Amino acid sequence: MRTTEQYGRKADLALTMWVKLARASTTFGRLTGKDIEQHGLTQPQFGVLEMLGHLGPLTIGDIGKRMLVTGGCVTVILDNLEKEGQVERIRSSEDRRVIKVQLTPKGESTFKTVFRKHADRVAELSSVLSEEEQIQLSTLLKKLGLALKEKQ
Amino acid sequence: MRTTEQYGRKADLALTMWVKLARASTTFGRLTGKDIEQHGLTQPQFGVLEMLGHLGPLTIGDIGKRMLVTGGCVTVILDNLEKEGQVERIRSSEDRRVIKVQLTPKGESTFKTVFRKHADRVAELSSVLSEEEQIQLSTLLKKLGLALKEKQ
DNA sequence: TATGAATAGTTTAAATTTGAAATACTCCAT
DNA sequence: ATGGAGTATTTCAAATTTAAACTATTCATA
Repeated sequence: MRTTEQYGRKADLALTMWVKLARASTTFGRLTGKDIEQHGLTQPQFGVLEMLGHLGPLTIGDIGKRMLVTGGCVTVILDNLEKEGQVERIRSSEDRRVIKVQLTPKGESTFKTVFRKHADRVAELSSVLSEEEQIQLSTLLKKLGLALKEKQ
Repeated sequence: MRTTEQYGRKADLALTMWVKLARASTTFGRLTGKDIEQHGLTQPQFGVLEMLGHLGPLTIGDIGKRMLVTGGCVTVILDNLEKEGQVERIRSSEDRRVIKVQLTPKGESTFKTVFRKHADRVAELSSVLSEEEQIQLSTLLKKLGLALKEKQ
């Protein structure tokens, strides 16, 4: 840890934290991403499968909000997943502007296989931290994340 | 926090942590990125300026390693910064394969202005956590980050 | 000194993401 | 019922990133 102040104690502390946050997140994402890509899925494609697998059918807008990407991006991701027969778009009959996206049986099966492995891999990568440390980290990140969400 | 086990306690714990890590990092990056872009810099451009400002001249390879991006990407970032007169490439005379990149006086001045504001902004965004919590978070993230680095 | 392996950086093509414009539809106030 | 505001999604162009192929240079060693 740096001992001389460069930008004031508060700023130095926060900058150090932010660097470590970005690095850990990027590296974690790269490592899990490599596994996912071995199943012929990109990371965002897997993100959509995971969401639909855990939450059931969602609208395109919901998917974008949860993944923190723009609608145009969701459209492309879904186009590719649809070409592979993993998901299907269903125009809502109540509100015809809305499209619900859901897993096909093939998508359901892909989700189960890939997510099971993903969960194990995430656990393995995290295992350098004890369970207690992981809980601590989660708690702190949640507090930070919620506060940041407000400021968006 | 989810109370029923889905993938085993360890995996659930790790998955929860990873989701929060990714979200906090993405959101933090978006918010600081918006500030940076108001100075006519992209996030990676700012990343290079910051590195050179704090560490002095670096080779292109070093920049890529530190930013966790490929060499091809660094080339593009530097091309754009060079067009703006913020950095210059200097071919090393000892080893003519190597290029050292350094800030121009203009780059020096941009770095000082923008980083000062950036530091304040990062401190502000982090202020939802107490100093002690920030230190805790840093420590945990460092432990995680270092372990992940090994596995790359 | 010659030659083959290794290293530093650039170029290229393809994929992803964004933001803005366009389209299609709904809802509300008149 | 109709016009206008607002919402959901897609399309498009531009920017960023990657991976692989390529050029130029150095190093090891025979």
